[in-house]
Amino acid sequence: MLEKLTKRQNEVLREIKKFIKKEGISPSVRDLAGRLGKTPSTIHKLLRTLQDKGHIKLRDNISRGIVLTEKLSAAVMVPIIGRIPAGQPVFSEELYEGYIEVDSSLVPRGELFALRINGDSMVGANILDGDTAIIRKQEIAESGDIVAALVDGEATLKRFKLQKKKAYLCPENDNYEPIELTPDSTQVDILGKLVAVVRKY
Amino acid sequence: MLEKLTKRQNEVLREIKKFIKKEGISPSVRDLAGRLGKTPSTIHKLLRTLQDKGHIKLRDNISRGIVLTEKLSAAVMVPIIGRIPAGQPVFSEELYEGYIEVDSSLVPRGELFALRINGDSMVGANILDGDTAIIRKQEIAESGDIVAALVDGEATLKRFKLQKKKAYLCPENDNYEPIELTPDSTQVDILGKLVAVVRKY
DNA sequence: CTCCGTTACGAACATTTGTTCACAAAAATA
DNA sequence: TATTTTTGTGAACAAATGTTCGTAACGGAG
Repeated sequence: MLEKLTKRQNEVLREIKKFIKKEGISPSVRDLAGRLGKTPSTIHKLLRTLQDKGHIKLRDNISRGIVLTEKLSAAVMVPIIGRIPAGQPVFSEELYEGYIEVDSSLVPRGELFALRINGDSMVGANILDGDTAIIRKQEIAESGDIVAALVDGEATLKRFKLQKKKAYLCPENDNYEPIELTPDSTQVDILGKLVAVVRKY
Repeated sequence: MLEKLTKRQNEVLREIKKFIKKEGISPSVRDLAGRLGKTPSTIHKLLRTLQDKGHIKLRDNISRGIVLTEKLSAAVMVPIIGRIPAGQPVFSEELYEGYIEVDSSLVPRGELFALRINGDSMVGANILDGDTAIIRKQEIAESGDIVAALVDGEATLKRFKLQKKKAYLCPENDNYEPIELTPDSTQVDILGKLVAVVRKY
């Protein structure tokens, strides 16, 4: 991944990033040539090697066709899922209430979605009403994981526990009762595992 | 701000966004013309009106010179401040440990910075060790606010309280003692107010 | 109905821009 | 030192691209 660069190559790469940040579009070969005091052909060759080393992607014969391999932005767009209807397709785009951007260092790879926390059933785990939970989609969970589950057509957060060969979904609040998971429970679906929480004050 | 668009204009704008998302660079007039089954001149005029209405910015005579006014990304880069030395300049770039991107809907306008929570002094407010706190820089606070303060050269989170004309910085944990703020306390500095919390599991 | 903004075409023009080629100096490497 | 890689030039070509102009159909507002 990402071969090392020479001084000049780095200079060009930095200039590309600077240009995009400032202008909002990619630079042309001549833009770079002008800024770095070089000729188009020199820059052109440098861009090729930058591409060979994996730092940029060049669209052949297309103006301003430089695309950065590593995004300038380190954020991930996570769709926020609103109410979930009784039907089957839980993850259709139509259900998206919008997107929240989350720093990529906060979340693992995989399919992600976000849920708005409704109620105080998880205060024991320091998750509050109004928080936004980032979930990684997965059907299986380990004991102790906090998971998002579809219970009676509503998406909620619960702690998943295995005890005496029985599986439970436990709220972290003494005012609520755990739900036992039977092998044939059609009313309950595990949607994913909690990977991050975001709270706004 | 942002005048209303006709059906066609919206179509063009959506196509621009789609293109940028997919290709990483702005579309040319002819790219759009091809996708929408129109001629370059038609698209060209539509782009002008889109510019007039404030949705895009056109770089004259520059290839792929379409720049979106509203960023596709709704994230804000917030610098994470690491250890704070005894010296004065608390907010110099040298102290930045990195950046975290936060959805713009989560934070207000103003200067922001982030602190990594160290210890359990705020568990009572459901803020845990390892959480990242997003702070808006400000010197004054209202009673009840959770603030970031520089206490003995260390940045910590505390709840600010006014009682009987005295000011306190209170941990939300019975194992810790409140700190009284005297008018001439040089050891204590309020850095800002808590606006969001991010937790990684 | 008339006026006007919008949408539309097609052709032509002027720039911008990617790309190539031959050649060479400078720097790193063996 | 010999060899390879990197960096560099200048000119020229071909393609991509923004832009303009004249013309016209369509639909809503008055």
